[in-house]
Amino acid sequence: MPAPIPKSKLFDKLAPEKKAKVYRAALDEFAAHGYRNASMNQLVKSAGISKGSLFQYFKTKRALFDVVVENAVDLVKAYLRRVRNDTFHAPVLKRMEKLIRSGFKFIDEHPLLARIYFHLLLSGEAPFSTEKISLLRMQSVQFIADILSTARDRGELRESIDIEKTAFLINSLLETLLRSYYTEFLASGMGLYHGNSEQIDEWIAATLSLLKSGMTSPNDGEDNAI
Amino acid sequence: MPAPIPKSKLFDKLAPEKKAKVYRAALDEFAAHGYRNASMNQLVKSAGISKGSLFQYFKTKRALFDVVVENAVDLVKAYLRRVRNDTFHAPVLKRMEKLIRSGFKFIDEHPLLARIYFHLLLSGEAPFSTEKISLLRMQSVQFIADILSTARDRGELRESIDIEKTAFLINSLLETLLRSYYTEFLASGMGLYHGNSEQIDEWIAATLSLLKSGMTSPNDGEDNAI
DNA sequence: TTAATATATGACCACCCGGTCATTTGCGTG
DNA sequence: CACGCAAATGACCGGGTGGTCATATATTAA
Repeated sequence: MPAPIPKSKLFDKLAPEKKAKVYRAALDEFAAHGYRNASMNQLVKSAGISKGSLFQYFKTKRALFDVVVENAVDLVKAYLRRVRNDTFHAPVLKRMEKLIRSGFKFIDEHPLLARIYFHLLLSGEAPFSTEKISLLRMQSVQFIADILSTARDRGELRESIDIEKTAFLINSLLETLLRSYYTEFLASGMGLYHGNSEQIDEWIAATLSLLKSGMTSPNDGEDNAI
Repeated sequence: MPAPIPKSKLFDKLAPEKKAKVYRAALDEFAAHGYRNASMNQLVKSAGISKGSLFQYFKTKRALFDVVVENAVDLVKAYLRRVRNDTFHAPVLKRMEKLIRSGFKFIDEHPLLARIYFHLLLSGEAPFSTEKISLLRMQSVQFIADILSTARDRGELRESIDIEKTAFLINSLLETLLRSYYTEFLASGMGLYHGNSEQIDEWIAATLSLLKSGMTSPNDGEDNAI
């Protein structure tokens, strides 16, 4: 279940514990500093191997990072797949709740990968093709859009909903919640950062309630938006 | 109205055009690369001055950045103040709309400052006290919370709304919209990046509609959230 | 045991960084 | 013109980067 990664034949032949130490050091370094500011020298030091060896396992810093990211992406996909399958017949809000909870669970179980994944998504760091990152992001938006689409067919949604845009907005809420869960300064003092399960429940409730009914009082007739 | 910045006595005494060239170069560099990866060497080259001079104007890279950020923050505050004053008596959704439009306007009028401001907010880059950034962010959330609070007193909101959390969520939507407006890969193909005013209107409408009434159909009785 | 091969190593490379400072330049004044 | 001072300059510093490669060390085969 921890299960490191292939893609480097030499690296794969390593003794498992050495392999794990190197992989762990890479996770630590990238999670702490992102791609650009991660240091191969530091990584080598904390892995306890020589620089020459590391560059025999991975030709470039980028190649190592790609392997790590590929792992993270695969894991995220697995979490999403599970949500899709487990909740297919549930009402849309329940599905959203499961999606959010799945995100928190992912962070709890893979905090370093989560940092790396979200950093990649948010940073816009130079050496990554916009296409690749864009694809990554749209994949998550599309996942939400599919759920919304299904819900509309079931008559659960307002007719006037713009599914694509709404999915994008919901995705942004999701990303913010998750990011705040593992990042200190984002929602300081609001109980989201490393929050206990009670606090998290409150946040999920507030989010779902906003998604469900919006914020205005029911009898607020005027339609003066735009 | 362009109005550069004080804080460095030597820099202030410069001939206005030279001053402007240096300031502009700083904006370009920080906007393109953020704080950490901005290069003073590059800055100096594009400003057409010597490195020694730059470091006489500003003791450190950080001091220069602080001046730039201070400017950006002051400008943002001015935009927010204007929204608050101009819309005080408007209904809450109208106020939200004005807030969003004001954000787009800020980006149109100060694209480089916008990049720097949002980069600072999002990056979590090392050399900035979490407190300072956190304050910056909470100030924007608090602005929204104030509007919500006023609206609740006027009976515009559902009773069950959690104002603090909702303000935080709305702020996250706002940040995403604005970020996608000036960042290519965030909402690729959805018409938000450098969108024309018609596309922007659609996004604002979708956002306000979600905020107003949520996404579920009115007669979806079951309350199975959480 | 010896020879051949696969892996590990860290000194080294070119290049970049933020920052310094002895020196030169330009200018206002007597 | 000559002086003195403020401002401009860029070579230079220590330290960091990703990446290389000749050499040393294990491992395996004969």
